[in-house]
Amino acid sequence: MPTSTSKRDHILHSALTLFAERGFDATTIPMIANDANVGAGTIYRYFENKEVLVNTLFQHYVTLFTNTLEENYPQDHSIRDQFHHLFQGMVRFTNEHEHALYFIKTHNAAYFLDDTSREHFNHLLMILQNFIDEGKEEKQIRELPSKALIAIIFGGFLELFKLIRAGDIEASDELLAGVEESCWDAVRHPE
Amino acid sequence: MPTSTSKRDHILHSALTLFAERGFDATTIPMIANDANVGAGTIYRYFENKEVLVNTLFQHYVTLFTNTLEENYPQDHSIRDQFHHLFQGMVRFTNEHEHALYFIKTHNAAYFLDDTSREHFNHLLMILQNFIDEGKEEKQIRELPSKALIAIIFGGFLELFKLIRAGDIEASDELLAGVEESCWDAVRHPE
Amino acid sequence: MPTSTSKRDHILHSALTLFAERGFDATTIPMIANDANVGAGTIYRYFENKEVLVNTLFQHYVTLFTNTLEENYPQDHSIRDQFHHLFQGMVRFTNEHEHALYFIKTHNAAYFLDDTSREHFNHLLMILQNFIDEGKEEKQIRELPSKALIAIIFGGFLELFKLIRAGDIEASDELLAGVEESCWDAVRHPE
Amino acid sequence: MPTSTSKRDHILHSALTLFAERGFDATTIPMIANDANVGAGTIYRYFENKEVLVNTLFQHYVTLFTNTLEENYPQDHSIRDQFHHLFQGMVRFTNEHEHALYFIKTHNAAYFLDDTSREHFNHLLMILQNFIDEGKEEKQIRELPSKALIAIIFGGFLELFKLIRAGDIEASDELLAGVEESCWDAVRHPE
DNA sequence: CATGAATGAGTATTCATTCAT
DNA sequence: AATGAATGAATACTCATTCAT
Repeated sequence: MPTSTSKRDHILHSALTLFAERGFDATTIPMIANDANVGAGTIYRYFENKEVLVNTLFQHYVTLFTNTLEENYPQDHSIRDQFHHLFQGMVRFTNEHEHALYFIKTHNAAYFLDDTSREHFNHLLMILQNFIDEGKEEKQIRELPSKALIAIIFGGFLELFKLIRAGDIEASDELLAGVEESCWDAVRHPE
Repeated sequence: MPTSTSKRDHILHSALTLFAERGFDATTIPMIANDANVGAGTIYRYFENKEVLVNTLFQHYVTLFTNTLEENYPQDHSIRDQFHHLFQGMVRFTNEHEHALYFIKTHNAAYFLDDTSREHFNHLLMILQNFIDEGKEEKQIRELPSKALIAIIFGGFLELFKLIRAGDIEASDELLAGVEESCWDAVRHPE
Repeated sequence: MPTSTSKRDHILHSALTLFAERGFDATTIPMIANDANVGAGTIYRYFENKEVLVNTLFQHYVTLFTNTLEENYPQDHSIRDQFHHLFQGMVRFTNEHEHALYFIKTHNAAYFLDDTSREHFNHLLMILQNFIDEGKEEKQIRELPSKALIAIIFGGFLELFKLIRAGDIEASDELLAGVEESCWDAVRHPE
Repeated sequence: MPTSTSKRDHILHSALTLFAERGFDATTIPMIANDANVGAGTIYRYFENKEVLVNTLFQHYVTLFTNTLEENYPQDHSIRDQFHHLFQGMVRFTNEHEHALYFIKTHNAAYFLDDTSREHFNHLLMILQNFIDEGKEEKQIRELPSKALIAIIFGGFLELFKLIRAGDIEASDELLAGVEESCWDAVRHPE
């Protein structure tokens, strides 16, 4: 087993958790090293500096999330089915990577993100935008700017998962189904 | 003209803008002083330290927002009217205090907030919660946890205003009316 | 009554107390201003800066102490009488200017004293030295370097007054007579 | 060679010298770092902050001095022999740790000393006090408050060593014997 | 490769000093 | 003359980064 790969993963995982919980600026390299059970200097074997680390992390999880959404995308199904696929993707991704989506949400406009990170994030937005645009063409989704609709779904969904993570509400299947319905009603074309 | 009051206000305003744009940890006292056109030491004449400054700021704007929502609250009108009042309050507050709501949103769970700040914020949430609870009783609002519904509206709305501030979309009356309708559909009881 | 003179005196008096209690470096100008009931800026009307203030203060009290010792000096009396005069002078000066001698003692080798201050202090030492030298000539005082003997008396006496000021022992006439005898025995020529 | 131990020692040694020469408040961390040939940040690897440093230093040398006085204490010998032991201990300690006793003397009443430091210092005083008390019982030492007698010896002795350090007088064996005799005469019971 | 001790640039904060009122 | 608000240089302390082991 390649130890070094495992170390790199530990570092990334610890960084994700800490960045999500405290934010980039309030997280120190020694904190990450300590949480990952490696020496502080070791982090610099894998990442040139703290900004490279956060960008690597950001790109990694944005890509992972993008893949989750794109995988088995029901292109030929109904808009409502597509929405279900996307929503389920968000739920699954959040379950698999506890802090990832919250980290993405709280850091996607940060001053330290490089061009590549921004491109990755834009690609993610594009998936949602394409869905919205198609939905609007088919008169299934209401006539509002795509970005606004994405903001409403994405914003609401993430704010919700913040509560779930904090333990304020419990993520039962029933709740998730209700939230999906609520979000769908927010974007779908009114009768 | 009371210069000192004006200086305190300049400091608060600059801090609001910078905290909203970069976050508390990434904002230095010299940055604030520079933006407010005062000496770094001057900030300490008005605020004991950086944490007192951010808590003062937080409480100030949460109170202002709370007042905006509570003022002329249409307690005896329909739930839909109450929702309109709240939504309009959010819009008006955001127009009057460009960065305030985003600052509140991004800092309301921060490690440096004191008890008073948390109480103020909880009072704000209570207004929304009361509205939701009444709506659910009247079967006007769907059966989801109140916190979840608040998250969906609040989250979506703020994510949207982030876009408006960034210049990605324009805040026309038409757009706002559409967004209000969208948010309402997200929470209202489905037929 | 010239108010400004009175203000200057208040400043000097407060500075003396605070420098004696906390030391020069741990005493701030606002502390002195506050204690003297004047504005901080006012201190700069009377003293160019903090170092000028401490040097003025030092010279003032060294001069006062010197005068106390020189006044009615019993040049033609016995060495023991001269010693009594000096010891009584120390006691009287300390009673009249509670913190002055301790301030002189704790600051006489400080890095911020200017040449004039050092000269004044040397003049004070000279009085004691002359007494010692005469006493040694007359075989009344033991054969040790004058500076050493001064150190022994001066050091012991001041350490004692530190205790009296701190309230650890009480300055009765009996105690003082005993201490004078003790100090005299330390310097007088042994049979 | 354990570098880290040596670094810690260098820091302590530089701090001792500078605190003795300039006092705690007038000594900056960069001054100490510079004198110890370490980076300013290194000091914080060994001492939590400046106050911890000065307390560590104080306790270290008070303990060392206490040990020097207690070692081989001639409990069953005459009071004069005990005095000789104590005096020799002071001399030896001062020769071995040039600035230590002066540092202790000038900082033993400082506002930044913690309880442990005060306890250590009180223990040191207790040694001297016990000696004085026994001497008074045996009518070998004059009837003055113990604290006063300690002040006279301790004060005089340290004032003297300040002169020796400053190079004003030379510390020959002859001088020290004379000073010991002088100090003894100050405290011993007069015929 | 991995480490963590060491560094010094950068941050929050204090305080001597100035100056408009 | 007197004030105290305002300033910014200086200080204690932190932390990203380096490098000897």
